[in-house]
Amino acid sequence: MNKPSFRNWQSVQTEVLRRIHAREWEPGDLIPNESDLALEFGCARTTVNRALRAVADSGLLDRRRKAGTRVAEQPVAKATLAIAVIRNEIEERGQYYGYRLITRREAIPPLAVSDAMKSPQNHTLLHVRALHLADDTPYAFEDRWINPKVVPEGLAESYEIVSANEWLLKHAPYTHGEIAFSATSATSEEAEILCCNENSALLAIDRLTWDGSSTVTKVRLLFGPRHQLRTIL
Amino acid sequence: MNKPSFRNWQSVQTEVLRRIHAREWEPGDLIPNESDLALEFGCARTTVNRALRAVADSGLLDRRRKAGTRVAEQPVAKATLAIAVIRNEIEERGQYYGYRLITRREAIPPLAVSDAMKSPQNHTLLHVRALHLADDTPYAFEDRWINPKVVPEGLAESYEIVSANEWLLKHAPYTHGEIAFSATSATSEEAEILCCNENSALLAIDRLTWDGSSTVTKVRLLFGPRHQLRTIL
DNA sequence: AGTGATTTTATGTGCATACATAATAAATTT
DNA sequence: AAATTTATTATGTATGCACATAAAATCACT
Repeated sequence: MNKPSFRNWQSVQTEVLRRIHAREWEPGDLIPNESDLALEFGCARTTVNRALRAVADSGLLDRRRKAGTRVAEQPVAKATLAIAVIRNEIEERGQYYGYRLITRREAIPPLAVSDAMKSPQNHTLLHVRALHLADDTPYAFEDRWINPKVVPEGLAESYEIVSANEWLLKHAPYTHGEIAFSATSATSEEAEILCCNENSALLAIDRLTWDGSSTVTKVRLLFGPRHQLRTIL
Repeated sequence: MNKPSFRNWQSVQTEVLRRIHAREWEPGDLIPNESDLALEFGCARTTVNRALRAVADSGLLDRRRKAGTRVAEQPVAKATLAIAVIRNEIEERGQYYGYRLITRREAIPPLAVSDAMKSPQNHTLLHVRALHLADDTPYAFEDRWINPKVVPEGLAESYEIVSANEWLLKHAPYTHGEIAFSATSATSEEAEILCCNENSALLAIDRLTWDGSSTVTKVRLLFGPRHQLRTIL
């Protein structure tokens, strides 16, 4: 009947998670405050704080000053998707990475693009389209618009060897961005590029990247059929 | 020429981010160690540590003991998707939530399902199919298998009023899970349920949930055409 | 009763210090 | 030269303490 001691925040976290999973603390319950837990666990309040903060970050606890800490009623699962450079993504799967530039030109973008990028309607942008391959089979089609006002050095690049995906990440700083996942039917052109049937369902990732108040780049990545983005919860 | 002081970890974080964005610290660069930064910022090392840890969590810094902290070469963007209960998701958009149970029966699942759930092949599971609606239009089709060995109370539920999505989250604890995003073409049945054209490209979320070593539930959520999952980076 | 000021309380954070740990670099041995 | 041991160093974390801050609860006053 020895009370176990919890010397580090990870073990406190584990115990807290155990209690939540075992329903010792049920959804909606107010759990004891940090000082009491520290006393019970035989550690400093700081340590309990660290552990509770970690659990709260994962969405299983709701914490509010003075109100205390309670078990989340409906834990919002937070799926964290790691969006890496496509070359790394492929190489990490143990596959051979291939790259092919399709087109590269300066052009006035369609309204949808200039709007999204908050760029003047008749302003020329750099338009790069390319294909990423894994073991010589089409993996993802990249359709990208780059704002030369923000990344003038981008105009000097051919993107024939290094993809815009990779070049930009290395050379264009950004402060924030947004990303959207959706499904779309392959147009005949997309089908040809990705070597799939027309109207195949494709996973699309649209990303818009900002540096301060100006848009750096807007990209759509279309993945081949049956492509999955996976993560653990 | 006063040296600004950084009294809290957030301001240190902001300054660190600024230096990275401004390329004062370039990708791959080793940054000064915590003690030096603490000295420079006029705060405790603990505070610098907290700030650097936060930045490292976001993927912009790589930290290794003894080796030091360096700016990530290719920052892996971490898109965090909040997967909430569908009802909340819809209500938070300010829409009216509707729910309709389609079928509910105990059945032997197809091989693909029993395999994924690591359930014996001829073992009966609870199969629930339902439709979630937003403002009376189909929003997501839920196709779920529940393991009654793990959640026996689940057999007593009708799922006519409360969706399995919501009921399970409230009543079935889980330790971990995996989630996959993909695109799929609507079958004729799915098209009918979701009121869309056959072969429409649909976004699919597949989730597999575990409690310890047993599978709690496996669910596929099919969203209506043009549905987007968005998040900020 | 209603309104506003005040107290209380739980979390949030900063700091100095100490020690733990991982990984590298240096020294030593084989 | 290779292998092993030892020292060094940067990050990782535990602790006690102090104070900050948000929000609930209470009290005071009209």
